[in-house]
Order: sequence, then structure tokens, then C-alpha cells
Amino acid sequence: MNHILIVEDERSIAELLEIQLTKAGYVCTYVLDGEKAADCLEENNYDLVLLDIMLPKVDGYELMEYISTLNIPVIFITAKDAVKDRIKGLNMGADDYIVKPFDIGEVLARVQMVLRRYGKGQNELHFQDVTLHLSSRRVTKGGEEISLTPKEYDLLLVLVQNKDIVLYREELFEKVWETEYIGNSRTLDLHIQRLRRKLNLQEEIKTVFRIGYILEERET
Amino acid sequence: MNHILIVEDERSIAELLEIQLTKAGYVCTYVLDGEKAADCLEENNYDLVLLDIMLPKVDGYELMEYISTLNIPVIFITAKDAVKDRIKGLNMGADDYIVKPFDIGEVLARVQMVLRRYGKGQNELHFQDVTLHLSSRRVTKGGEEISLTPKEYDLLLVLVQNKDIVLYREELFEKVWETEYIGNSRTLDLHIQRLRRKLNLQEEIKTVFRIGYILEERET
DNA sequence: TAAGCTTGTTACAACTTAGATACAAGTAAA
DNA sequence: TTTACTTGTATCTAAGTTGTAACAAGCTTA
Repeated sequence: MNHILIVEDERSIAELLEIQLTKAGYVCTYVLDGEKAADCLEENNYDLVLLDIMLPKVDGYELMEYISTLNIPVIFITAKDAVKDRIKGLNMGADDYIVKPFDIGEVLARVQMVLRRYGKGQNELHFQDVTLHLSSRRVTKGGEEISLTPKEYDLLLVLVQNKDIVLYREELFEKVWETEYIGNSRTLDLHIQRLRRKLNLQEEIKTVFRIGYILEERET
Repeated sequence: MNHILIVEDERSIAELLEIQLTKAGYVCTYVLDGEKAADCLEENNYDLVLLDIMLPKVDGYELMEYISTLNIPVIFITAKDAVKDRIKGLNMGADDYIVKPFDIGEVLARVQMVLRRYGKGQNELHFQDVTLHLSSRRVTKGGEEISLTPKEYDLLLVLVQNKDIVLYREELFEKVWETEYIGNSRTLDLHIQRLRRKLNLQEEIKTVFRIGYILEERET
């Protein structure tokens, strides 16, 4: 589980970020000024800092300089036309930036991306009552552990990561087996079958005839 | 339907991008140098430009400057450690950047994000009450799911992408079957017929005698 | 209008593909 | 080495898809 520190002086925005990021499975702390941010950073370990550059008391850049010594990734937030800020920020080692007013989906995407880049990607993925514990490569369904083989796990991971998107057979082969697709092999089908059985996802893992497979919520 | 111009001097990369973005439902054009890019930009309207900064003939930055006067979003592509490039690029009004070597999934995400930000986002294609869900290859009509075979879907996609444009039989064959047109085959007609029935588009899919087919709004 | 194409329609056969089962090769642990 | 386990192949079956044949209907031009 990843801890994110939100440094943002507008309370409403800070709360919005907190709520949405928490919903997305992160643990969040928010502070309204730079001093408190520095305190928090000293006392706790964070995986990522979301930093508004325009801050009272402490200059945002100073803070960023400090954070970069801690080797924690930073995504900073700037106003719409503050191009200079963006440049200065990137120059100082920030990992990404978000422009205000922002789309919350975009924030989530950027956060995920940066954490992934740092190898701190979320350590759980969910599909219905199935949970993939990424760091331990374990899978549970409704709390019960399901034992999957490595290939099965890899395949499931790709499916869950691409929920609601058709995965072409070639694509799956490339992603899971890291080889090209050999037309006449039954091995992909076999693994799909095994996943469907072990996790009872007969309906959810749909075959798209001649194309590939797709993971979707069951239709009622 | 979003048109993307890909400016990339390595043909293999340009083609990879083209194939993947087309698959994702975008219409793509790629050019291998800056001059051709400028030509294309003059003659057509694009919704997004993917621009490799390292280009022969015309400097990437010059090109970007030009594009920004057209109010078309730009995502530029830089080498791994070219931080200076990124900064310069952002300074010149680029909307995002992608670092080489890139993950194709990340490219798609960035493209979607930028297009969404510009109010051009699209994961769906519409014709009247028919919707093609591109990422899942599903089709609904008035909310009801219609089950199409792969060929039927491919054909429909081409028709919808080329709404109001006559598609020659040869053209359709090339695009859907990826083979040359064999004059005496009834197979195209058959698939057209099947689409007309399944989607109730008797009027809308018009035959252009001796030429091909065209998808048009029904005349009242 | 009639001749000569072109396209629509139906039925059906050929072909492809995916699911299932059994089993063998390969691998890692005991 | 034995054992347990994973992974892929071979094969059969069931199901879905796609194209051809044959004929009907429609369009165009003389």
C-alpha cells in the first residue's frame, strides 16, 4: 500500500485529492503548507509527494529540493499558464507535473505511472472478489487463497490490467510468453481454461472468437 | 474519429505506432521527415501530432512552433535522458512527452489523455444509434448489444470510419480482407447484407451500382 | 423493353477456431 | 533418483465463421 503526501494550500482541492486517491487504494495525508510538509516528511515515509508549487510560508522549490534528497518521487501541480514553473520543476528533478485545473482521472493516471516507474506500483489489483497481491504474486478470491502457477498468474495479471479491453491472441502471447504467436498452439486456450476453472470466471473471461479474450464483469 | 499525424524518421517505429493506433480506432498518417509533415499539416486537419524531436531536414522544434500556431496538441518523443529536450519542448507549448524506448500502452494512454483534455477524447464511434466500442470490439444499437462476427465488425468499422464516403469494392477488400479483390466473389455483398440485417441499416448502407458501398444518414 | 451486367438472397458446405482430455516433456524440490 | 508440479503438445469434438453455388431481382444502356 502506497503512502502519498499531498501538499496543497487550498483545502477543498487537498480534500478532493485525498478522497479520490484514497478511493483508488492509496493512503493519503494532506498538509496545507510547506512547514507541515517538511515535518511530515521527516517523521514518516512516503512513496510519492503531490506538491502544489504555490505555497505559503515555504517556497515550493525549496521543498522540492529537500524532497529530492530523500529520493521520493514528486509530481508537482502548477497553474494553467505557468510554463516557467513547469520547466523549473522538471529541471529540479520532479517526475511529472499536473496542470490546474486538473482532471482527477489524469491525476490518478500520473500517480500510477510514476509509482510504477519507481517500482512501487500498487501492490494489489482487484477484479470483482478476486485480488492479486502483486508483491507476493498471490491471488485470493473472496479471501480464500487460490494457488496459481507462474504462467497462470502472469496471464491473469494481464487480463486484469486490461479489464474491458480485448486482448488479441498475439498480444497475450507477447505479453505473457514474450514470444511470437504460433498459430496452431493450444497453450493459450489451455491456460485460459485453467484460469476460468480455478477462479470460477467462466462468464467473465469471454472469448472473442478469432480475436482473443476479454475480461468483463458478468452481464446480469 | 480522431486523426493523428505521426512524424517519426524510423520507419519501423512509425509503422508500429500506426498499426497500434489504428487498431485502437484512430486514423493515422505517418511521415518520415519534417518537410512532409509540414505539407500534411497544411493540407489536412489533425487532432493530434506525435512528433519525434530528432528529425532529418527540418528541426523538430521549428515544426513544433509551427504546429502550435495551428492549435493542434503535440506529444513529442525524446530519447531517454534528454531532459533538456523535454524542457525545451514543454516550453514551446507541447502538451506531453513520451520517452524512448516507450511502452505502446503508455503511448495510448497519453494520446487518450491529451485528446480528452482537448475535448476530443474518443473510445467510441457512432453512427446514428449504433455505437462501436473500440476497445472491446463490441457493437450496440440503441443500447442493445448486437453480436457481430470479426469480419462483420471490421467491415462496419471501415464503413463508419468513412461515413459519407464511397468505398470502392476493391478498397473494402483491401481494408477488410487484406487481399486483392477477386471480381466474381459474392462474399462482400454477403457481409454487407448481414450487416444491414443485424443492424437494421437497409437504407443507410447504400449500394453504389458498379462502384461499391457508402454509409449515409437515411434520407427523410 | 430487352439484353447484359451487377447485386441481393438463400442454403449449404468447407473451413477455422476454441474447449476438453490425456499425456509427455521439462523443472525444481525432497 | 524420486516426486510433485508446471507447461506445452496431440488429438478429438463442438461450435462458429465464412465463402461458394445457384438463382432471383435490380439497374443500365441501347
